Order: sequence, then structure tokens, then C-alpha cells
Amino acid sequence: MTKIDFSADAADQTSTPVREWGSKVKSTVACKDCPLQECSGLRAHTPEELAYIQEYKQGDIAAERGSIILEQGKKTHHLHSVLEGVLIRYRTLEDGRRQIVNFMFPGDLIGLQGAFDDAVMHSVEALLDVRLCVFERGDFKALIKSHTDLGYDLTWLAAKEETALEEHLVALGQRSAKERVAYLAVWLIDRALDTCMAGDDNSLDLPITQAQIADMLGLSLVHTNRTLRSLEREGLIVWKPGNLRVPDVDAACDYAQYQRAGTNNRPFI
Amino acid sequence: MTKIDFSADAADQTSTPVREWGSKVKSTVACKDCPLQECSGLRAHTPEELAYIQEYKQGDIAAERGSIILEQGKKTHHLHSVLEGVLIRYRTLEDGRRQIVNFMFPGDLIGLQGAFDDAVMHSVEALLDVRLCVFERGDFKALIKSHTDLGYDLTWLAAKEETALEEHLVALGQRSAKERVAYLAVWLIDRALDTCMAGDDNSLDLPITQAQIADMLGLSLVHTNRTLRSLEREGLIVWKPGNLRVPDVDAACDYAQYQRAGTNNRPFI
DNA sequence: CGGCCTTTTGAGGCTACTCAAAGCCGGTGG
DNA sequence: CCACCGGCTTTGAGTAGCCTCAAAAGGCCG
Repeated sequence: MTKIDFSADAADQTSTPVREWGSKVKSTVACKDCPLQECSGLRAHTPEELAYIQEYKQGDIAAERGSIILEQGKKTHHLHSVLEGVLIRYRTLEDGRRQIVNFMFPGDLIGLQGAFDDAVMHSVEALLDVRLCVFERGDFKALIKSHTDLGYDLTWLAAKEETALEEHLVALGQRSAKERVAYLAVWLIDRALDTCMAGDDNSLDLPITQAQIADMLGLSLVHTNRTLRSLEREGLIVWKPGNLRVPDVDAACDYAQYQRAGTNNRPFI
Repeated sequence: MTKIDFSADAADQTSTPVREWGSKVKSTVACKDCPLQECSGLRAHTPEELAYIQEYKQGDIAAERGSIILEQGKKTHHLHSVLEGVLIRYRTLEDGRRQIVNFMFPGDLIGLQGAFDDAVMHSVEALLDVRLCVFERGDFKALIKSHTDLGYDLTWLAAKEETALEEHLVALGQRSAKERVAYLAVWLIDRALDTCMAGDDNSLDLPITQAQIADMLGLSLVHTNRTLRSLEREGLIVWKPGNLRVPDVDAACDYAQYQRAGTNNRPFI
């Protein structure tokens, strides 16, 4: 809920474009030293590609847990990618109902849709302290055109994001509450494994509230709680505040009727 | 349910790549005469772009209503775009539950994800007799690289598709049965308007069964029926077999808490 | 006319929701 | 150091929306 303090005018509630973190953007990490290069779930870039990216990267920013990075309906000049941390992307209806649409892990792109439309139709909030790379929205079209490899990667990323939403859609449309929770747990663990955020015992430290889980899965808070406890009693999933663990991932997958996508060396920017 | 008769071996249930419609592909429509060029909801291509596309287009095929164009888990050598007609994209769980993920209207791309992964994780079925343009999957990477404008369009399309899924996700997660049906009705009408398929009274001729509506919205068949009849009694939506009409689109949007995306000249291939 | 698919309607039951309140935990201030 | 407060979690009780089972009616085609 706290606003990011880097921004000159993040508190501005109008729909005018905001100059997010205008002069505060500095580069603390050079692309060639990007820690994500080491991550086994991601496809490392060639030195050449890294040089391209560095050219377009304006810098990186830190934002603390709870910060709102993007706000629904606002225009943005920037495109971000996740260097470190986890965020949620959600949409709010007028009467307050909220749907969390997806989670964003290191390597994911934030606000791609905003590069085409004027305003993004969702908000993005940090679940952990995060660091984000900043790109200029306008440069992005040039990037696609001048460095076709990265243009290809971008399309790839968009297609992957689509696959993830498809998966969530199946969960919401077809699965029971317990199946949904099991599905989400496994999906999160898988993403964490891909981005080197998981513990070696299939656990993930993520301070997500049950209200957020509920808003992701289309369940009520109360029923989410009961479902969590029920799955825990069965030993399938141990989801304590701040930490998620799935003792037997295969069993959980089986229960949720979820097919894990093989690890797939996704590209990132 | 009927298989497409163009295919040499569409009945092959193994996971080996199939040579879909090998020699049967002919070009009945030249890109420069593409009827979608005339459509107000789509962005017309420049003659130059049309020439690019023509170069990569292998031809077009017709498939009749009920044909399965793509099958979940299969490899495909081809990429398609919708020249005419409407299709659904769905995913099936092992126990038979099915989730319709999205509808595809003229100008939409089929199987983009398959261009990156080996196999697509969903099936595609024609709701109407359709005509599809055929591209070679392998050529597609070259297309992005050699004609960056089209690469940009492709990314744009992928981002749009993602936005649509996001919208569906909100519907499944947050809306009641009646709101979901109202939402879907308006969404379909909007897509139809964009692609010049709607009647002038906000109606759409689309032979979709209530079972399919149910599988799209995550409702049971019986309850879908009751919900349809209930909305009809209230005069919000008239959804007869084969024809959907929304007398007052604004009222329906309002009821479903759905914000129509302004018409947006989407690109197409 | 008979068979198949789809739509419609009835009846009863379960899943998940709402309302409500108590327990927990960390932070703040007296 | 302890009392208090706000946010999160947990549990109880009653309800409603949606589901399943079941069967009849309508439409299309051989």
C-alpha cells in the first residue's frame, strides 16, 4: 500500500502520464553482470545481446514490498523487467472486487501491453522488495526493429505469459477450491525453481496473504483459509504465512490434474 | 467433432508431427485482395506489407464447422490466421473437464505458442465454416527478423490476446453466473463488431451450444441454461440457438461491470 | 417415424459464501 | 514493560448459488 518513494509524483491520482522516477534512475547493475544470467531456468544472453540491452536500459530502481509499480488506467512511459523479487498483477472492478491475474518473477516483463495501448488495464504491486530494470516505452519499438533477436524473445515472452494465463483460466473455470490451491502452489514452486528462488526442499519464502490467494483463485477469504488447512492436514501442501512448501510436487500435481511444463529456458530482457 | 478432410493423417492420435494438408493447400485469395483489408476494426496493411505477407503465405484452406484445426499436445508445422469464420480454443483435462480459453475471430492468429514450443497445449475447433491462411512455422522466425513491422504486429497481437485472457480471468474469478453470461455476450458482440461479423442491431449469428458457453464460463450446462433464460426475461440478452443479440449493449456492460475497450484497429496477418 | 443432439424444467444436495467473533502477532506509545 | 491497536488468521453457524441427477420436450436428419 505504501507508495514508492523514488517517484517524483507517484501520488498523483490523475490520468495524466506521470514521469515515474525521473532523475532517480541509476544503473546499479550492468547487464553484463546481470545475476539472472546465472539462473538455470533462464536462457543466458550472448555478450552481443547484452550490449544491445544495456544500450536501451535506462537504469534500475528498487521498490519495497507493498509498492504499487503500475496503476490501473494510468499511462506510463516506461517498461520494466524484474531483476529481483516477486510481484502481482491485478485488476480491480468498480465495486472493489479484485482479480489477481498473474505473478511476475525475475526475468518477466512488466507493462508490455502498455507499450501498445496508452494505458495499462491492471495494477502491479511488489510482494517482496524488488529491483526492476527500466526501459523507455518509446525505445521499445526501435528495439524490436533494430535487434530482431530480442524482438523474437519479446514475442516469445508474450506467448509464454499467455500460456500462463490460459493455465490460470483452466484452474478458475474447471477446478474445485482444493484443486485450485494445489495448482497455485505447484505453479508458484515451479516458477520459483525456474528463477532460482526456491529452497532445495520445494519451498518458497513469499509473504502473500490469504486474502491475496483468495483474490487470485476466485475464492472467499474464509473458504481459502479452510482449504489451506484442509490440504495441510492431508500433507499435500504446507502454506504458512510467509512460506510455501510442497513436500511431494508430483502428488500435488496429480491431485490438481496439472501438467508441469518442462523447464524451458525462457528468454528474458 | 468431425475431422478435417484436408488432412492426410489428421486421425493420427500419436504425438508425431503431422503433415497437415500437405499438397492440398492452394491460394484462393491473394493477400492484396484480402477481404479483411476492408474491415473497419482492423488496421489495413500497406501494399508493401501485403507483399511481405504474400511471400510467406503458403495458401489457404477451408474447414467446415466442427472441424478440429489443432489438437492438444500435438506438434504442428503450421501457423494459421483466420480469414473468415469463428473458432474456439480450449483445453481438456484428463478426466474430461474442458475449458474454452478464447474465441478466435477474423484476423486472429492460431498457434503462435506452437511456434515456440514444440506442441500446443490446446485444441482449436471451428464454430462456423472457416477459411484459414497457412504459414510455415519455420518461416515465421525469419518473418519476424526480415520484416520488423510485422514482427511488431505479432507482438502486438500476442499482447492483445493476453489482454483478452486477462478479461476472461476476471470474469471467471470475480463475477456471478449472470454477470459472466452478460460479459461474454458483450465481449462477443464487440469482437463481432470489430471484424464486421455483427448485424446492425448488435446481433451475431453464431451456432454455439449452451454446453460450449458453459465450458467457457466455468458453469454447468443446466445452470447456464437457467441463467440465459433469466437474462432473457430481464431483456438484457437474447441468446437463441444460433443467434445472440444484446438490445442495449451499454446496459449489459453496466450489469456485467465490463469496460468495453474502445475500437482499436488491431493489426492482423 | 425413430434416433440423436440440444434445450428446458424439476428436485434435492453440496460447495463455497456471508456474517460474526475470537485468537495471534507485530508495532506503537504511554 | 505492558496495554493497546490494526492487520491477518482461524473457527463457527447459517445460507445461497450453483451443481448433479433425472426426465421431458423440441429440432434436425436419415
